[in-house]
Amino acid sequence: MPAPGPNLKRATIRDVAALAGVSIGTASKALNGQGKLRAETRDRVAAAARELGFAPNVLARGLLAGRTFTVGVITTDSFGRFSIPVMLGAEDALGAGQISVFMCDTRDEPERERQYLDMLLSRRVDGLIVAGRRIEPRPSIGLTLGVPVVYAMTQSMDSDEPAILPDDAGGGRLAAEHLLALGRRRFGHITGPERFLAARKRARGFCDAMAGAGLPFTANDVLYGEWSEAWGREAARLVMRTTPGVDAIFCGSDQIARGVSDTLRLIGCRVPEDIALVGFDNWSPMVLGADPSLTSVDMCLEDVGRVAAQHLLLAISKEPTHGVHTVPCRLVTRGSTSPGTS
Amino acid sequence: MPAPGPNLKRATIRDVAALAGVSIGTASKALNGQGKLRAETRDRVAAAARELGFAPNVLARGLLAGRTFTVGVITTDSFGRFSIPVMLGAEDALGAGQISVFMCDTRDEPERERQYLDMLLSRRVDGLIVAGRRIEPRPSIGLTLGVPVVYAMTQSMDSDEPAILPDDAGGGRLAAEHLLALGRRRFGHITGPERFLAARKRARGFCDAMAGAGLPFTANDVLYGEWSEAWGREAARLVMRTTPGVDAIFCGSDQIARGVSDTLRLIGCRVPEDIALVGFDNWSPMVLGADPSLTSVDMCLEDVGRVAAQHLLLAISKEPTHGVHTVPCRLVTRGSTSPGTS
DNA sequence: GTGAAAGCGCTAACAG
DNA sequence: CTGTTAGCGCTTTCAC
Repeated sequence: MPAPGPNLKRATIRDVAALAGVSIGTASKALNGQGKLRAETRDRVAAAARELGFAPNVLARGLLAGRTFTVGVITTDSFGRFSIPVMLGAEDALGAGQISVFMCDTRDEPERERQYLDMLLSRRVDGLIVAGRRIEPRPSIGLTLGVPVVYAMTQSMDSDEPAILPDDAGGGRLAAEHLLALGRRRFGHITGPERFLAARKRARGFCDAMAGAGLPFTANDVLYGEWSEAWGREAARLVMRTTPGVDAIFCGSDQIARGVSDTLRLIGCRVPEDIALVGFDNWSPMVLGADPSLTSVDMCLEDVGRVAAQHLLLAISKEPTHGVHTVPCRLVTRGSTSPGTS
Repeated sequence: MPAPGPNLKRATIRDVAALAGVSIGTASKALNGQGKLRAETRDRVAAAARELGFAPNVLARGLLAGRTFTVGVITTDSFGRFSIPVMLGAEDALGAGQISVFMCDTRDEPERERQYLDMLLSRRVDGLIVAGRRIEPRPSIGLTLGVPVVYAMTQSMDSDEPAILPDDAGGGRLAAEHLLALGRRRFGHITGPERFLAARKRARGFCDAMAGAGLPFTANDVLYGEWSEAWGREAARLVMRTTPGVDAIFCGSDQIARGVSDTLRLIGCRVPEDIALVGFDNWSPMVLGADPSLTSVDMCLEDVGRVAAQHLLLAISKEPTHGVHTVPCRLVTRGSTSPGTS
């Protein structure tokens, strides 16, 4: 029973001690399994605690312990599509260690970031995770904060600070290998703006795999544009015009793939029979809404968050890590590359 | 400067007092603008605090004040599409009052909910917001927790507990009025499963407005199905077959509208010239990705969160509110109902 | 085995 | 005007 009854004030250890007829120190030991106590005493205290619905005041405990068992997660992403799974993963890993999370969304405003940082520091968080929506290096949030920091789905311009990123290049490679295994030989790659590091890395992975297979697809063949369906629709026509015989298209995002898919259907091109299609992000509403559903590369952002949290826990226990670490992607196969799958 | 320098331990008020050459109590007063102090003293303390990068330990303050200036947000929605904006709004309203938020995602498992509740109570949160993804009444999280609770985007089966919901019926009415104002007269309404209260409320609002305009569209004409694009695609054909002359379709979600839009294009029906289309949720990737972009009803979930937070703040200051409150929806006009808009 | 006492960082009375 | 004191809830020596 979490409910302490209709008491206005929650029970303190003092109340428990009184009810059990022991001293306050003894009650503490009994509750925490410390020191040497008679089993009977231990039980009596436990019973009293249960009766009062006692839950220790974590603040008081933290004050003494010098740590709070909380960490802050600062995201620039408006709790968006990318930082959410990262947070879930982090919360998961931290929650197992009884650590709670303050979530802060800066909406990409430096001023808010500063405010949140102040707030978190005065709440004496044990550590900080800085999450982003782009993997580009960003200004460090502070090198002398006195608490460990891990970057997730972004990295610090100070390259020594620990950062966890998805393996975008590996994701591009996965897509290429899948399409090659299907026997496709004539490719297109439609993706977001070239100024996005993620777009460049995915393209590089894709091209590397092509080169490895002895195929002529090179960096020059990559179609950079926008992260939108509209660009997918436009680029699809472009590819059909400029690449006769194309039998596979890898898209840098599911939204782009969605646009491509729509246009192919409209011009009477069958997916996957004529053209196999692979997206990126594995974003449910997009990949499942498409017809046929989209094969896509999943960045496993929950893992990114989880790993970031693990690095943070290490740092908190004085075993800090350094530099960039990547987490592998995963390919999820669906109808757009394999007929029967729908 | 948030950075306290490379000190391992952060400065305490004791350090500030020492550096300023005053007593610890005086330092406290100076820092908080309490009592009567010489301006010179005040300045000296302030300077010392700045030099040490002092930020008061909120835990210690809270221990004394009997409150923590934190609230918990428990969501069953896996931080999904609906609870995110709700949280943003809540965080917004609470942050202004210097209150920080513990976010907890139960993933719809009662066991996790219990754990999180315990955790939040032992952290002595000042209040609780329970957020959901469906507006159906849910079992109360506890009537005797000792802290105020507000439900957002869900409600308690104990109908007296305060809950903030979007005005789904009003949203349906908005859609109807917009289409009527456009001169449309023959309608379809395609929506999610009838067991969803939200679907029924939206349909009711829509039908009421129709009746108000003297049009024959009734509850029997509503097509209940699923919240998917596939259902939208299927239902579109159904409507075309069974409702000759239909010139407007209101969809219970943007995903459904998306499916409808796709099918209409495929069968050579022009949107909005032949058929005007209104969605629900105003979910960016869907409404902007569609071609033409979708007019949609926005539930203003940030407002729902904000209002929930305001009710919680009231309750925390001993002025609790009761029962269900609704927040109005807003119609966002785009290409699917108004040509030029794209 | 158990209790008494000190102290984590801070604020609020009350003296001086 | 400023310093001293007590105490928020808890853990942890150290005596008994």
